[in-house]
Amino acid sequence: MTSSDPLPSQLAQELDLLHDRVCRAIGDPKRLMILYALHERLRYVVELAEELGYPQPTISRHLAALHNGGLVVKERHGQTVIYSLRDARIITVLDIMREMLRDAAEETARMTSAGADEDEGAGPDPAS
Amino acid sequence: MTSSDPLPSQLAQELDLLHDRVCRAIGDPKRLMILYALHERLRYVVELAEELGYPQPTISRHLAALHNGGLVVKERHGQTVIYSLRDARIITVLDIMREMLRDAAEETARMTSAGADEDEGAGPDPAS
DNA sequence: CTGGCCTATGCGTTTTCGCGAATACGTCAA
DNA sequence: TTGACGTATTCGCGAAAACGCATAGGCCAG
Repeated sequence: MTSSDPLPSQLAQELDLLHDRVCRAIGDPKRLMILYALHERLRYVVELAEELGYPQPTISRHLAALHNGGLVVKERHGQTVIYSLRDARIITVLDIMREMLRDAAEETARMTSAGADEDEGAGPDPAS
Repeated sequence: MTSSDPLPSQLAQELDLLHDRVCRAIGDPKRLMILYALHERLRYVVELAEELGYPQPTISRHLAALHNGGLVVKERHGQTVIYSLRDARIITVLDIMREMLRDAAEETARMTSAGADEDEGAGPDPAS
């Protein structure tokens, strides 16, 4: 913290970049699936396509998004292209979020069954 | 892990929810700024609006998105509404991502200056 | 009740994003 | 070179999301 202006524009810059790379990359359920699939082991495109049940061009596009975010590494092996996670911390991050989600759901459940005030109406449902 | 199908649909379900709540909530640079602002201290709407330099309705809408994702807590105090982080782990998560970004940029810089093969063309730029 | 402050919402517009289908590109075998 | 296979890209479309602006709703003082 340089602690001079209200909210440093340097932070804004970095968060813009963060959003553009990472946050946008994980902003799609199918891409989350791909990341977890790659966490098990490295894979090539058609493998992912079959396993997740989506057409190959779709998978390819999503992989491009992940690669552009620097979350994933390409490597040609003959005609196939092997993809793998560049940094396993992305899974750590997603797991923390999942935990947060579970905890929040639990808490909401407690408030709904027992007392009943919540913070203010809306908020997340336990599930859907 | 029910360990039966290739990629458990239970995971898919959970990741869908994760995306719908958290990932979508952090999918905008302004909202990232709001989260970090709330991490410093709790704030009310106009305060955020002035500090970040956006019109009040915009802030209100973004806060609604964050609240819907369960990342933020509302609390009325007279005419003003105080917002605060529900779970500081979201900042932990974002900080990890920022670190990943820095590390990746560093690595890319090394490959660009020294050798020069990268994984395959595209990938993230050191900055922009 | 009335006016003023703080917050939320509707509306119309513009941009972004993911998709399906078709196709181009790249690589290897023969 | 030709054909086959794996991967990437283009195009048109429809859905979702963010914005600016105006305005509605909530709450308190007088």
